[in-house]
Amino acid sequence: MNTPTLAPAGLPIAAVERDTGLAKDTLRVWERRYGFPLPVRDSHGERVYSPEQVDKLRLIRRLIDQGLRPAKLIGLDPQALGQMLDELGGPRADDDPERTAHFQAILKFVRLHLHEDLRRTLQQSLMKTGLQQFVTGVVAPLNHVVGDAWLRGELEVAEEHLYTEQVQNILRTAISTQTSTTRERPIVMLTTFPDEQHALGLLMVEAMIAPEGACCVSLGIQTPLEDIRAAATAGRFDIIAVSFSGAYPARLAIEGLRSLRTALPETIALWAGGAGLRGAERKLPGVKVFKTLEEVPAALHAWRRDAEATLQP
Amino acid sequence: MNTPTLAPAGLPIAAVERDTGLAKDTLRVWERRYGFPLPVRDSHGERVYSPEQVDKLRLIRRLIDQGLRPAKLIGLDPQALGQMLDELGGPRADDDPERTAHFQAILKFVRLHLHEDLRRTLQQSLMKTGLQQFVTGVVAPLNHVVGDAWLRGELEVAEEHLYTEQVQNILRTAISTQTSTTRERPIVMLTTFPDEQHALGLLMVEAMIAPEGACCVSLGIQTPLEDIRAAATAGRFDIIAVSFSGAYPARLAIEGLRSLRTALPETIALWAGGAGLRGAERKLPGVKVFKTLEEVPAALHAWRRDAEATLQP
DNA sequence: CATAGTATTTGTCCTAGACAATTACGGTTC
DNA sequence: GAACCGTAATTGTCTAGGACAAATACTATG
Repeated sequence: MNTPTLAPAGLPIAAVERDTGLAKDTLRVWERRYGFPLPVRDSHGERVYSPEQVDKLRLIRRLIDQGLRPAKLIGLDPQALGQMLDELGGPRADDDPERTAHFQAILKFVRLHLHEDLRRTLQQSLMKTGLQQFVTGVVAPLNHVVGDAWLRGELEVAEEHLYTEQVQNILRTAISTQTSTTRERPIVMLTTFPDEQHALGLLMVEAMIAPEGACCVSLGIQTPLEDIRAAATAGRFDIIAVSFSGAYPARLAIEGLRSLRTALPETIALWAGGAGLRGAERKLPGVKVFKTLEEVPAALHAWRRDAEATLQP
Repeated sequence: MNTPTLAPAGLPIAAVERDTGLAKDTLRVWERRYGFPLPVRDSHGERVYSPEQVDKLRLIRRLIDQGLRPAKLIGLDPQALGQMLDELGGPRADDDPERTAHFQAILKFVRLHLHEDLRRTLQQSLMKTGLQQFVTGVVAPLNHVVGDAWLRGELEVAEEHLYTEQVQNILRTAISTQTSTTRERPIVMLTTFPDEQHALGLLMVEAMIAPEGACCVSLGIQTPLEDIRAAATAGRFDIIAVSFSGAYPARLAIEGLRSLRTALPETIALWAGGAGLRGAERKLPGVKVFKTLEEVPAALHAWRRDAEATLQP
């Protein structure tokens, strides 16, 4: 663990590991093989990475998460990397200039630390459109906008935190007002696999389900597979929903979902979604894979129809 | 990153690092120096740790967090380690058998995955005693009970998650109903230093402050020092509150708080608390160090008195 | 009892090699 | 053109043991 510091002239390898998510071993082997990053050394011969190197590593990391390979990226300059990200991000659906302006305004609140304005604006959006619309139409695209801005270095870590916290607060509050009134079936468990840290995706799913009158229980992030299985049967759950962020390796997600599917009773449905599952639908028989959050309410309705049909044959 | 698995006969070194918080390098050097843990090797010569070894490592880790040193612990058997923890945990203030029974009942709900009962019971406690009393009298001691149970292997990870999530939900909801009505000074920023993952402590502080009518803004966990400083001045904060869990090294906490104190304007107060700051009060001039959450409301009142005195000299 | 100096403990970094798992590629078949 | 297969290149993570500074414990001295 490294001393928290105010003026980081350069970062030691442990800090870079934290900031980029690239293991120390990986950083060293890249240096050996590709010649980047080539940090300077301090008086003890230990690596000291410049902020620029860390920025570039962050870009590379993000592109690798998108499926590209290190060798093709590591020689490029940061500008080219940023451009690749733009193109890969897909055709920005910015056809609505009003919405875009709205998002930029919110992003400005985040940048200027105007927490009250941020909170108020989000709250107003929520009230205007309702929880589900708020999630699909505001939170989801905003996440993209904020994520991109952070990647480009336009946001500080604290600012990204501020955003995430405020959104989580609003979603949690909204969800809890929903849940207290209704306790219908299905009973849904929400969680992520180990090594998956992103709670926001989970919360968004919960926000899509709660208004439908279903009973949601979130185990939070990073639940071991065996614990999910045990809790699933012990808690009489109808549906287990697992979310994967873009940073989660698709291979592990598929593998884990498969073994979980086998281990779970057939009566319990397994739902999965998130950017980490791009194009994995057909590799996962028996698992309901969601491409977008919009599909969630329909899937819930379908579950209820099936349940009725089974009960009254 | 390791494949999530259902039947872990043994864990690879990366998984042990995740589960115990001990770095791979540390695990290898302990093996070299002390002969423990001595994992078996798979067909590729790679370490495979038994669940028992991991359990013992967890115990050792916790005791090290309490200030003990590896050499004295590593030879002991798990039973002796557990006993040390009991003694170190201090004289259990279990003088009230009714309260103890209440906590055990809640712990049972957690163990049996009775999320609804858990939620209802906590909610009732909250309603009966009020938010501040709920935090100091229920949540804080419950955290100890749950933490101990988890350490002893009586709880699964998922169960500990379930507890944390439910408590966070209840606190967040309670806080948000408080905040929406009042926006008085002081404006308080809440966060933790990098490498500090525990959000619950932060939330408990917020719950102590919000009913006093102050304006709380949580940046969430792991904010870099420089970002705290920048956000502090940009957001016109009166107080910066930082929380440290028991696992956070006291040295780093002190060091970080000192440099933050120097970097902040004198008009901004710096508050700190949590198990990570045991006996560090006098090493931190200019920083208000909290031993317990009970002190928080009084400190707020004191701040307001001072503020009035300054404004009307 | 405090304080300064010395010895021990301890975590993290270093180098450099190895290898399995993954991905890319070229050829073949339907 | 799409799906499959075997081979080649790529890539992350593990291995070993050495080194050293920071943190802690111990000891002598005021």
